[in-house]
Amino acid sequence: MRYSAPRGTQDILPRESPRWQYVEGKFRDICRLFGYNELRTPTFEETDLFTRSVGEHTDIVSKEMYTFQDRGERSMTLRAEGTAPIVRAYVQHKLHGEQPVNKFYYITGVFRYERPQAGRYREHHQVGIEAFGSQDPAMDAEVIALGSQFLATLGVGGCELKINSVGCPECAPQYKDALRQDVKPYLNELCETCQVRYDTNPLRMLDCKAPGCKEFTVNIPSIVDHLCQDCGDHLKAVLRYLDDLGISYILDPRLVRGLDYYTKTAFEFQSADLGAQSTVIGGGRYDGLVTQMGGPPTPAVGFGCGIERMLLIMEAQGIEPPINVHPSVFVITLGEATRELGIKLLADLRKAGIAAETDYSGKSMKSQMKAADREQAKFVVIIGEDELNQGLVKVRNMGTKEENDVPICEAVEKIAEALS
RNA sequence: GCGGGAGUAGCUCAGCUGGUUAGAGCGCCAGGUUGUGGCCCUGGAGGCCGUGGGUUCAAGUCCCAUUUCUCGCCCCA
Repeated sequence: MRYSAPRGTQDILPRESPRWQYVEGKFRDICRLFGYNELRTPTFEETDLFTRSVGEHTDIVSKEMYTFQDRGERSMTLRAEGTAPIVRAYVQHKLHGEQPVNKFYYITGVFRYERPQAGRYREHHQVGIEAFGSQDPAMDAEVIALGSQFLATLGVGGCELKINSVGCPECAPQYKDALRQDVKPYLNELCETCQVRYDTNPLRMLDCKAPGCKEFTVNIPSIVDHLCQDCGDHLKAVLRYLDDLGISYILDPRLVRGLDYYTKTAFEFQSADLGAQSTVIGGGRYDGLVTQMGGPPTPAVGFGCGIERMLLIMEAQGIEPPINVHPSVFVITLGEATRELGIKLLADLRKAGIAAETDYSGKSMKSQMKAADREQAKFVVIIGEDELNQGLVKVRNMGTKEENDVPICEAVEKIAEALS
């Protein structure tokens, strides 16, 4: 085999694509219900857009981006993440000027140079939403509720919602200092990456899985107790709304997100059916990002959801989307002379909005019947020499095995009738 | 980037300790009616045994490398 899809990428074959369409369709439906409109952005952006928003010291930026130089010697990067391009478009087109609150959704490929494994690819696909212009905790709750309803609509069960607050530029630095203070005596005993994190991103020490590190951070004061008044109130309000909406959650003070732009609310929906990659939906609030990109102060909140992971969960839970649009009618022709009439009838059926198929490989009657059966045709139209001479076609109901001779000019009409 | 497992027909897999022309089930194609599907029967097509080296009289089988998939770490959707 000379060529195959690049490592970590995949072809979505016709037998799989109905599942994708189903998931994406449900997502579009829900977005419409919640008032989110689609915003499509380019597949690649200036590299700087991602490094500055996601954060230089994050894994995504430091080792996972697909970056290349274009012929104008500009550094470009394939979409490494869903939010930054949306924010860029929001600021570039001054959408904040159109209305106070803007709500968008996207369905798109995301590219990260990672070691592939179950639920993790170099090109994966996300559906996601972003809501701009409101700092109301009810907006956080709406975003989470949309995710929750998306899962429910797909019939996906058993997902846990974990939620936390990562604070704001007021209180987060203070907590980071307190964290450093607490860890400092054990610094030499932490794992290598945590020693780097100590300086660059101390919050990440909280969710380190290395057994040694866990030990030292287990007694560390919770960020929830270090939030400023505003952030604390915000978190409480979000949780209260979730209670009101009947959305159960686990408050997890150790939940940390790997992108720098998050403020206040951070959340994930996790599933036990995913193995090591347990997060299917991840998101949070990013009140400072629009300003950072040169827009007016605009609070915002959103999430991203991995389509491949959603499909994995659905498969594990035995959820089969309703699929299969089989031709309703299969046209069988017997012999050269009947072919022209058959092709014409096939076209007429299709023009009348009736799904129709025929055989293009010159098979026998029996084989054509088998093909019709395999395609689950409801009716078969048989055109042989005899019929042709009499100006008739034979219409066979595949369910009842009834056969009727019908004048050619009435065939489409009769079939349409029978199908309705 | 690090560690474990795997790669044989379109699909799911079998090939024991190295030994003739590499097998099964499903699927596909054809026949069993002269112009009629599902079930059944018969036959057929289809494999550089992931790729490249090595050991050997002899390699699908043993060794090395490589690549892809897979599981875990890391991180994330």
